[in-house]
Amino acid sequence: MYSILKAYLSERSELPESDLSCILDRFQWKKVRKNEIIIDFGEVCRYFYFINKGAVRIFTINSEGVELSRFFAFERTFCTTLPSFIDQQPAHEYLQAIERSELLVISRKDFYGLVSEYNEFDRIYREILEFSFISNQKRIYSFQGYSALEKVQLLLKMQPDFLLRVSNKLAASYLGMSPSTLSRLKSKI
Amino acid sequence: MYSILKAYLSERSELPESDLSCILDRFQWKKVRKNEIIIDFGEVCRYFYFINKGAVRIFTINSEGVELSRFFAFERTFCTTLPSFIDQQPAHEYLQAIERSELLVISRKDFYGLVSEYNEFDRIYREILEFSFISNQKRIYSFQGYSALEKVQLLLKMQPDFLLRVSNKLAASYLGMSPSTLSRLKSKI
DNA sequence: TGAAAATATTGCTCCAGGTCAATGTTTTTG
DNA sequence: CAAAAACATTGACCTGGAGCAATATTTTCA
Repeated sequence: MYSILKAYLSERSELPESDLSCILDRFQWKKVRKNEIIIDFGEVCRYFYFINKGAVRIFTINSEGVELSRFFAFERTFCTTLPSFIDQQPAHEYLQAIERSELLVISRKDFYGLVSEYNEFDRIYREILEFSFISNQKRIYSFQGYSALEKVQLLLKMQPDFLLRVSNKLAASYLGMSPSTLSRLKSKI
Repeated sequence: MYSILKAYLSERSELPESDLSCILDRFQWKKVRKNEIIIDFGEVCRYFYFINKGAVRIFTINSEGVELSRFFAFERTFCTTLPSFIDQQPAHEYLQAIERSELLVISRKDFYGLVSEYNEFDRIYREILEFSFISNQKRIYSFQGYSALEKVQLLLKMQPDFLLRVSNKLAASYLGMSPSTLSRLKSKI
C-alpha cells in the first residue's frame, strides 16, 4: 500500500529504512471516485497528496463559466493546490480526480513537521517547488509562442501519453483551445 | 547605496542590525546600461540580483525568431534566471536591463551561504520562490481565459504603471499579442 | 444490459487578431 | 544637434481558430 511512495522517496533521498517508515506513517490512505472534488474552490487547503494510482487535475472557472485546467498529475506525483496550502487562504482553484484514484494524504502540520525534521525531506519539498515553478514557466512560453497545432505537437513530444489518458475536452481546456479545434488537429497528426 | 536593500530586508524579517550589515556586505554594486544583457542564453547563471534602480526583463526567442517576455521586474525586487541558477544548467532565456539600472549582485555560493546561515534569509528566499510560482500561475490562467482586450485590462488593474514604464513592443511580447494589436487596444481604453 | 447522458467529431460561418506596409514620432548616437 | 535608427500608430486585408449545430460514439448507472 505504501510501497509506491516508499520507492519514490528512496529514489530521491538517502533516507534510512527507519526514517522512511516514520515518514510513511504520517500518510493516510484515501480512495476517491472519478470526478470527485478533492479541494473545492474557496476552501482552505490543509493537505498534501501523493497520487498512488489514478490521475487528478487542477482547474478554475473563469467569469464566462469556462473551465481552465492548469495542471494534470498522474501516479507517483505529489500534488496539491499549492498557493492555498502555502498561505492558508481560500483556494482560487479546484483539485479534482479525473479517474478513480488512490491517494496518500498528509496534513499540512505533519508535512511541515517532516520538512523540518528530515533534511532529506526538506530537499524533496524544495524539488517539488522548483519543479512546479519550472513547469509553469515552460507553459507560459508555450502559450506565448506557438499556434494551436504546435502546442499539440509540443504536448505529444513532452508527454506522449497525455492525450491517451486525458479526455479531449479536458485536454483542450489545458491547451487553451476549444474541444472542436483539438479534435480537428488530432486527425491531422 | 545599500539602503534600499536594507529596508527591503528589514521589512520582511527580524534581522538585527549586525546581521543585516553582514548580509549587505556580500552584495556587489553593478551598473548596467539600457538593453544590456545581464545573463545570456546558454550561459550558466551564477548570481542573484537585487534591483536597486531601473528595470529588467526575462525573455527568450522562439524558433521563428520572435521574442517572448516572461517577466518584468522593477526597483526593490530580487530577480534572476531561476531555473539556471537552481540547477546550474545553461539558461534557456535572457536577463536584460530595459532601462539604465543599478543592481546589487550576490554570487550563488554567497547566496546559499546566507540561506543556510540565517533562518530569516532562508524564509525570504522561500517567499521569493513562492511568489514566483504564484505569479507564473496567475499568468497561465490569464493566457487561457481572456481575450486580448481583457488581458490588457487585467494588466492595467494589477500593475497600473506597467504600460507607462514598458515600451509598447515589449509589453506586447509580454501579453502574447502583436505590437499593432496592443497599440489599437490602448486607444480603446 | 439498455436507456439516457455525456463526449467526440465534423461541416458551416464569422470575427479577433495577425501580417504587411505606409506614415508619424521618439530615441539614439556620432 | 542633426541624421539615422528604432519604435508607435493606423489602414487594408486575410486567416486560424471560435461558436454553433447536427450526428456519431462512448460512458454511466438504474
